[in-house]
Amino acid sequence: MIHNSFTEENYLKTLYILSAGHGEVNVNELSKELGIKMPTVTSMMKKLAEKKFVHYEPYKPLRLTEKGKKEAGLIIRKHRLTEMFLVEKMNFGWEQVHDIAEQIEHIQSAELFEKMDELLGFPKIDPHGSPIPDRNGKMAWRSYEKLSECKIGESVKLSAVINTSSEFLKFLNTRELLLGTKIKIKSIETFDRSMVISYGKRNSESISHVVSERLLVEKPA
Amino acid sequence: MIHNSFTEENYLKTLYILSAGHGEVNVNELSKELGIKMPTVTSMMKKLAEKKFVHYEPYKPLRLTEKGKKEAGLIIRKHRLTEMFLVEKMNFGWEQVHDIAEQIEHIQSAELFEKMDELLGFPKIDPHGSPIPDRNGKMAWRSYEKLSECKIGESVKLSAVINTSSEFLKFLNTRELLLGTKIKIKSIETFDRSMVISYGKRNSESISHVVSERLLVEKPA
DNA sequence: ATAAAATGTTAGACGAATCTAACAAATAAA
DNA sequence: TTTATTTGTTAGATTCGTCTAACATTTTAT
Repeated sequence: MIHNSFTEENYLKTLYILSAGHGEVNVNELSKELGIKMPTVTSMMKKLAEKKFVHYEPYKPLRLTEKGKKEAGLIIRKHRLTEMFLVEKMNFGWEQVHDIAEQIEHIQSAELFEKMDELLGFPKIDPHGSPIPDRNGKMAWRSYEKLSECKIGESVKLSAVINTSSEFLKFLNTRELLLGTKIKIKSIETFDRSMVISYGKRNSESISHVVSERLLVEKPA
Repeated sequence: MIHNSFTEENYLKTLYILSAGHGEVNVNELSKELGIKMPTVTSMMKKLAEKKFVHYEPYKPLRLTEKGKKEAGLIIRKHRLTEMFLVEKMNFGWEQVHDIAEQIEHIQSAELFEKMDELLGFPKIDPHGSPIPDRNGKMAWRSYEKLSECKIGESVKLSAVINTSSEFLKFLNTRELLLGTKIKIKSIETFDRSMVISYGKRNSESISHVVSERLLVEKPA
C-alpha cells in the first residue's frame, strides 16, 4: 500500500468535494478552490490520471475514477473523524477544528483513525453535520435542503452547515445557532432575501441570504 | 511566527537528540541518523545556519544555537506530548506510538498541544520515561544510569528506555519489563556481559548487554 | 456568425530537497 | 611522517510542485 503525497491527497479530496452531485469538475474551479494556478492543476491531473485516480481528457471536465473516489473518501473520512474527535474528546469548539483536521487527515496510520472511530462510538456525521465515509471511503449522502429554499411558516431542524470556516461558525455561535436547533421561518424579504426566523429563546433573528444558503435543514418527518 | 518546513524540523530535532551531552554533532552522524547523504546534510546546515538555528563552520562539528535548541525542544515537546496522549487517552501501547508521533509532531497548532497537555494534567515525562520539554522548549534532563553499568546485588527502578523502536518495546512487553519495575541484579556474565535479574514474579530472567544498555534506571534515594 | 471572453494547455523556469561523482581536509595507521 | 582512511565539501543532475508567458480551444455575447 504505497502512499500518495500530501499534495496529491489535497487534489483528490477537493476534487471529491467539488464533484458532489454532477460528478464533474472544471480545471478552473479546482484551480480556484485550491488556490493553485491552472497549468499546475492540469499537470497534476495528468499525473493523477496516470495513477488511475482521475479520468482526464484535454478540454473535458475532470471526473474521479472509482479508485479516486475511494481514495478521496478515505481522506475525508480521516478529516471528519478527526474533527469529531477534537470536538467530542478534546473539548474544541466546532469553529476550531477545521484547520487542525486539514493537517491530521494526512497522517499515515490506519490505527490512529480506527481508534478515534472506536472511542467516538462509530459516529456517522461530523460536528458540522457532514457524513463520515465508511472504511471503504463510501459516503452516505444526505438529502438536506438549504434553509434559503424554505418557505414562510415552515418549521425545520438545522442539520448541517456548508461552510466550515472559523468566521462563519463563530458567527453562528454568537446567534446560538447549533446543530439540532428547531427553526421557524417568520418572514422573507424579497429585495435581499434575508429571513426573519425564530428558534430557542430568540423570537425574531434576521439572517442574510448568504447565511441561510449555508444552513442545511431537515423537515420533520 | 513564520514556520519551518517538515524537513527542517526533522534536522533540528535529530540535531538536538544527537547533541545531548557534548553538544556537538558531526555531519556524518547526522547523515546516518537521518538516512540522508552527507552533501545534502551539508547544504541543509548552511540553510539552517542562515536562519540562525545552527553554528556552522566548514569541517567543524555542528552546534545548535540557542534559537535552534528552543525550536528543536518545542518539536520534541510536541512529539512526547503526542506519545503520552496516545498512550493515556487513546489506549495505544507504548510500542505503537513512536511512528504516529513522528508525524503529528509537525502539526502546526499550538492549541492542539496545549489541549493535550491540559487533558494529560501537564505530564513531565513521556511513556518511555523521557522528559517533556516545557513551553519554552527547555528540557529537564534527568540523570539516570544504564542498567548495564550497575553492579551485582544492586536494586534499581526501571525509569526510562533509550530505544523507542516498536521491536524493542514489544520485547520488553513479553518480559513484563514496564517503567517503574523494581529490578535486582543477581549476576553478570563476564564473556558477553549478559545479566540475570529478578523483578516482579520473575526470579531469574537473563537479558543481553544490548538490552541492559538501553534500560535507564534510578537507584532508590 | 463573428468577435470577445473565459477556460485550458504547452513550454520553460524556479526553489526545495534529494542524489552521485569528484575533490579536499582531517584523522588514524603504518 | 608519509600514507591510507574517514569525513566533509563542491559541482552538477533529478524530481516534485509550483509559477508566468504564450498559445489553443470552447463558450458567450453581440
